[in-house]
Amino acid sequence: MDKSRIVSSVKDEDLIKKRRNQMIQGAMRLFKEKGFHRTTTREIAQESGFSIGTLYEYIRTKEDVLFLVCDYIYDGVRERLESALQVESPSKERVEAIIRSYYELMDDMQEEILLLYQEIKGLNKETRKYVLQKEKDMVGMLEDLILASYPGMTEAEAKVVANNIFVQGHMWGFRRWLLQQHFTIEEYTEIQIRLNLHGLLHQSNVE
Amino acid sequence: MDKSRIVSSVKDEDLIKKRRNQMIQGAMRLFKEKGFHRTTTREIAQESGFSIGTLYEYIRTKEDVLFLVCDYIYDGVRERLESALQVESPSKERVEAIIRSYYELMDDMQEEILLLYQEIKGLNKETRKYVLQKEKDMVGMLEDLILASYPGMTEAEAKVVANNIFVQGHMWGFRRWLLQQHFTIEEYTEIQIRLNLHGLLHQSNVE
Amino acid sequence: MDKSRIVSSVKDEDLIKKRRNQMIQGAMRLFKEKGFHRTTTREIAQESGFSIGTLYEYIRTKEDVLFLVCDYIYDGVRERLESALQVESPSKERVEAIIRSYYELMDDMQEEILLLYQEIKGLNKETRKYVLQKEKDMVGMLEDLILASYPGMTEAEAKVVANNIFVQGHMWGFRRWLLQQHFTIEEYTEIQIRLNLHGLLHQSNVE
Amino acid sequence: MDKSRIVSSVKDEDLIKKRRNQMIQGAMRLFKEKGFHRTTTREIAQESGFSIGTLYEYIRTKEDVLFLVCDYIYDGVRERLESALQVESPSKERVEAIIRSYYELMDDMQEEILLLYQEIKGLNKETRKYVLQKEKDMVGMLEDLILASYPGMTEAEAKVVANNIFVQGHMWGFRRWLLQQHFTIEEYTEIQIRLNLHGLLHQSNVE
DNA sequence: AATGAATGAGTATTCATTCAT
DNA sequence: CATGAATGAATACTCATTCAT
Repeated sequence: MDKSRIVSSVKDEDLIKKRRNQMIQGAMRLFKEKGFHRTTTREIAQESGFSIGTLYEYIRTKEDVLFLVCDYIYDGVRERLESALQVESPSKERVEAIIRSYYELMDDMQEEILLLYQEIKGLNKETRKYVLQKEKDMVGMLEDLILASYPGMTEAEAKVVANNIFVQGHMWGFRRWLLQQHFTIEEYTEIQIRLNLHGLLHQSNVE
Repeated sequence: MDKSRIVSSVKDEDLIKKRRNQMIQGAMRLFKEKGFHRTTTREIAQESGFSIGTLYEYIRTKEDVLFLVCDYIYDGVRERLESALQVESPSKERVEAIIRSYYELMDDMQEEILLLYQEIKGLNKETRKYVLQKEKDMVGMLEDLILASYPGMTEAEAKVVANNIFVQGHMWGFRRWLLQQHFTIEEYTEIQIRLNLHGLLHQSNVE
Repeated sequence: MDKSRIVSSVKDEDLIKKRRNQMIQGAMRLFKEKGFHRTTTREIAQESGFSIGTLYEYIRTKEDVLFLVCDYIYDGVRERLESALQVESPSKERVEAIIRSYYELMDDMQEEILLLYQEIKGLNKETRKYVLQKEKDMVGMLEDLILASYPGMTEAEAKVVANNIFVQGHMWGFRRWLLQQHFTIEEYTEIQIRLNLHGLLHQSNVE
Repeated sequence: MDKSRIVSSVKDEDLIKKRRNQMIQGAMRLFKEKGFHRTTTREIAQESGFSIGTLYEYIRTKEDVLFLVCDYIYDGVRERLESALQVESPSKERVEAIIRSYYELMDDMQEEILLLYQEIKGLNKETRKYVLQKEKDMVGMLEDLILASYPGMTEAEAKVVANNIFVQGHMWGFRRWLLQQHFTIEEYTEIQIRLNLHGLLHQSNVE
């Protein structure tokens, strides 16, 4: 239950890992540039540094490459986030720190996130579900942390806040044409933290 | 600068309008189901009720169809939102009312929004820019309204809030797999309004 | 239930007939020479006088071409045999006359028969069954005629004789490397008629 | 002039024999099921119990495998028939006995015979000729025997009878869809013997 | 002698687009 | 204006064969 869902006719596990990595890097570069559909399997092979025949020794269909790429991206996010998310003593400060590091991450991974938004529907239902579960898990962890750190909040609110924070991170990338001419990532981060966690009316709550 | 950017070999303007409408409806149905790339021009023609030859009397390339569809969707949102946005006396109540009607709209247009997120990159740069300008305009209007209704807010904050609200509307559709098993659109709307406009700490602002 | 089992995206029935005929002639020439598997769809298109795209307007898969060819061959045999087989007054002379004309036919169609023997297994089960039914029908007609003309014969014998005669006709083609250096088709025919219908021991039946 | 026409890079003759036997068995199973063209060399290697690399240590091309299989089949027939055919005192009884054992053999080897009929054209001319010579030889032996046993018969008749008998044996297999729903092999054998050697008009020769 | 990873020419099939009628 | 037959470049995927280990 993993990448092992993708069948290879090569036996050497280390080699599979190595070749698939080449493949992921090559394909990702191409997919970012031209999208999945406009990228040729031959181009993927070439960009990965091997022949079309070799490509097909390590996957079965073009969709497999898409899965590998999507999975790789989610794992990248997960990895860099996971340690931060497993906090021993939840606190508002911890939440903010995590959000800061998450937004920084999203700034790094803008193109990858864009890719996910555009191409994930290309996976078949089951595979898509498998991949999206990773997102679900991460959101769940943030939700728990928020719930633990903000005692007055309802579960429903925590769920929505967690989602908001995640999607606002993505949004930095997929709305760059709107946001990035007005803000730096740092400015954007601080505003979002204030809006999401301090409350819009905080400073003007004289009302 | 409009749909007129798309060349037709037919003279009769009314006929063009009529045929393109058929085309948009047909194509949209197909794009929602299978995506732009997996839909063939033949299928679009058939679904639209005319022949492939006729299709090409009203457009030049398959991408033209994509543009027409994207443009149609944005115009649909714009239309239903515009009147609401041109408010004479801005007030917090007006803002909330607008958001409510916008989220309702987003509930109706989930699939169309999803389509935009997934396929808009298929347009060439210039066309994409033209289409996204419509989104930009709408966000701008909400931003202005918010700024007028919430005097204490900075311009930067208003911009981000406006974007948040828009994207949270989209998110109801593109994260349905996460949100719609927990909330109705009404619940979701109220929570978002509370979070975005009343502030997270509203109820627990004893702090 | 006919060639209509093969789907074409062209509507004009006459055109379909015409193009498929071109196709059958072209493909048959190639299949005789190189066999079904070694023949390319592109070659079939070219030999038929149109482009690969046009080829696929009239069939769905390469196997469809094989079916068309096999069916055409059987229909050719059937046609030339049918009238002969529907005899009003069965008699031994009629049977012999029919066999003579059948062997003549088999001499003409050697290569086509060879083709059937070699390639028919390439059809899927159902299609193969449909095609072989035609052979079955023809053998059945000869069987009936023999039974009516040779009163002393059992049904079982008639069935085997009918099959023998048919297969011996085929054999003239598929064993040409053995037979045709020793006999002309006329000699072969007369010997077979004698063997099958007069009996081996006819002349030496002193026993 | 033998299997030695096929080059191996391995020196050990016994090993060659052993490996090629594995190969023949494996390939034959696959060819019967899917035909020569639909079988891959990888499958042959696997079914034979060794790697694709090893396969190519013992042959040069895929066609070599086909030759080995065809040759093996003919040798199988030849072997089981040869002793029977070398009869010291030819007699009608001997001929019948040989035919009986030959038809029994053909019942056993139906699938192999089918294979020959379908795939032998895949061999190049020279190789095919070499293989078919074995068939020619066997038919020749039967022809001689018949000629010796049936003094009244002409050479031409004996040649045709011998061929008829051989092909009728094959026919039991390649027309199973027609014959085997009506006869057992024993019934079929007896009818053919009667028809071929006793004469159709034997019982009704009052005429 | 055995292995299996690498290769790339080859193949069936699709599909956007054109143009004669 | 409408039609739909014709086109052929493009594409995913296969498989016989090689060769370094």
